[in-house]
Amino acid sequence: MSDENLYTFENPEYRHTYWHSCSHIMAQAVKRLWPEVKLAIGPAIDEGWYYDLYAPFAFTPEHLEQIEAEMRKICKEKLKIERFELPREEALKLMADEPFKVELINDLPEGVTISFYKQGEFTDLCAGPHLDSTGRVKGNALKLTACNAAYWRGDSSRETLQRIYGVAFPKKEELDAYLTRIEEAKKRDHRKLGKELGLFMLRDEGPGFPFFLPKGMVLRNTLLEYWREVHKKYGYVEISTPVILNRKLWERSGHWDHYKQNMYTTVIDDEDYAIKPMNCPGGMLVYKSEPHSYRDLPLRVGELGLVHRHELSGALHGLFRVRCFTQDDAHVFMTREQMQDVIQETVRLFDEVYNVFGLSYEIELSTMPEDHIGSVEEWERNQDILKAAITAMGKTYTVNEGDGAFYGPKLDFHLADSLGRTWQCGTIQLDSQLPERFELEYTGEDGQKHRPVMIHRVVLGSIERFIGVITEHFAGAFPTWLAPVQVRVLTITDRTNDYANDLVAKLDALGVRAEADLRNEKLGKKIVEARAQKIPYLLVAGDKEAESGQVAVRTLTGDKGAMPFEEFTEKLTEEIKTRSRENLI
RNA sequence: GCUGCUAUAGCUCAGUCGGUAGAGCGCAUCCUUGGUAAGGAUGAGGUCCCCAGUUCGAAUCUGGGUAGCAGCUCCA
Repeated sequence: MSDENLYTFENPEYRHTYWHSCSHIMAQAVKRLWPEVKLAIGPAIDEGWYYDLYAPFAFTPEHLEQIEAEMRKICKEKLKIERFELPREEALKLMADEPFKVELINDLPEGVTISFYKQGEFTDLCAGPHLDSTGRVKGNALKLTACNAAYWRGDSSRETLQRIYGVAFPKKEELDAYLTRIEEAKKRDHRKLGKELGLFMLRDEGPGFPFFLPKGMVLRNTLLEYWREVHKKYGYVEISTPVILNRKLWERSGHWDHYKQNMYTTVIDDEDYAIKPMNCPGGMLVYKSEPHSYRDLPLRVGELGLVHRHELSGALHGLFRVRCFTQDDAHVFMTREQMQDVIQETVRLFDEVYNVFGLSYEIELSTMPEDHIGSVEEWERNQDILKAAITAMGKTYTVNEGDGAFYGPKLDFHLADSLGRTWQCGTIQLDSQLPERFELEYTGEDGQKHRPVMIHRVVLGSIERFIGVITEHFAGAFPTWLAPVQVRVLTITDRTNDYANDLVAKLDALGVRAEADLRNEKLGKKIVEARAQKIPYLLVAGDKEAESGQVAVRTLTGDKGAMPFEEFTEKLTEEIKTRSRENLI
């Protein structure tokens, strides 16, 4: 990169530095307005920056406007930003009035350089780097976007701070474009679209327990039909295990000790039961129900299992975070030698499925958490196998330290929606603990009993979350194969009602989800309403078409003109059969 | 769970100073039979989230719940 390009906003490092300096300017503005406010931390993030503050009052939108105005002033003042270093004792003295900074300094390891950045009257503890002057920041292209709560050091037992978020660009037009994009994102929020399209609903009577409505059910069933098809192809069988099972089972699996705070429990005839938060223990019982040979392995057992987890009320979020959901779960039992192959086969299955929806993903490897079962050596061995399997496939991953399930390390697949926000959907969890706890066995080539290992895996993750993700990804305009209503036939006068009904009957016979709009309304109005429902194909059936056996086709992109009905159905059924994301007409 | 904000018709939202409510869309009925992004008229819909309190009087003020939103924490 040339020196010139080094200082452009396209360079992520420069962008980061720019935003980081913005966070200092914001902190300076806050200190000028309210000197009693204490500073915590203020890093740059993916889009902008935030600063965590401790204030004796709650920041309001009016406060944010005041801060913005003061920030603009600081930019105009073109204050020189200078770095300096201090020994620990002097650093503590300098920050004596800032308790959070004092804590940070005290926690810095011995021998580390303690650096500060100074601009005008304002000095902040900071590793840098920074711009050389507050004048580099374009005052009219910055905006404080939100103010929210955050725990000091992310610890819910510590102080609650106020986090002010901001974003800035070198040009006003870029800021406006960013704000427009955020507005667009809100329009495709699955909670809004789910209501508008009649997919699902949530009620006070069951917070976090979604109701699926008729249209959402069509979508869901179509999705599951595809899921069953692809899993059959990959050699899976399907089972179903009970939702309520005895406490003894959960004690054996470790869930009673390690997951109880999230489990719904009940007492029946003086016996404790739990509503399953995971499907695995039931799957273990199925495995144990008959003897297995090494010839059966890998044994791929799928289950669309309804699980309940008592999530914190504040964590609930539409279909993305609910308290009951259906996992497209599967357990694959295998020998140790088969582990790598099975993991790679599973990743190939994931690729195939995600590709149908045009979703890309990022892989995260989650390692041993503090609360875990099994030895450290076993964990490390399993983590290495996961790494080796995906590395051999040419895939990259990031590591999420200490975020594994209590029984094993996992690969999480985060899907990006069309706006680049990511959601964890797929996961592959390697587990040698449950087979141990449940004493699973298979008979080897040598006639001896051996212990299998297993993976737990979901592709879609939860059906509910996945439907939320694709609703946003497609902005409600699902590919035709998934659309709850695929074709709507529109009449212009009641003279063609019979023709329209006849078309619907023919489409129905072809397995196409079609309906007729015979209402006494103008064509324009029927189109507006059908578009709002994101129905992929509209067929105008007026006198002309009825006479010639044609249909005038309109898609969401516009009028496609008239064509013979048979020509339309031929292309349509091809589009549906191939699960195309593009219109073939 | 924590911090802040919010809750009015099926939906989206007005409602000033405390005097028991309004619009648009949708829905129903009627008129209109109209060719590619909203034809017209009339009408029916409300325990103003719930429970207390203040007040002659509460959608409005106060307190407590519940749910939602943003974020943190947690997670599929």
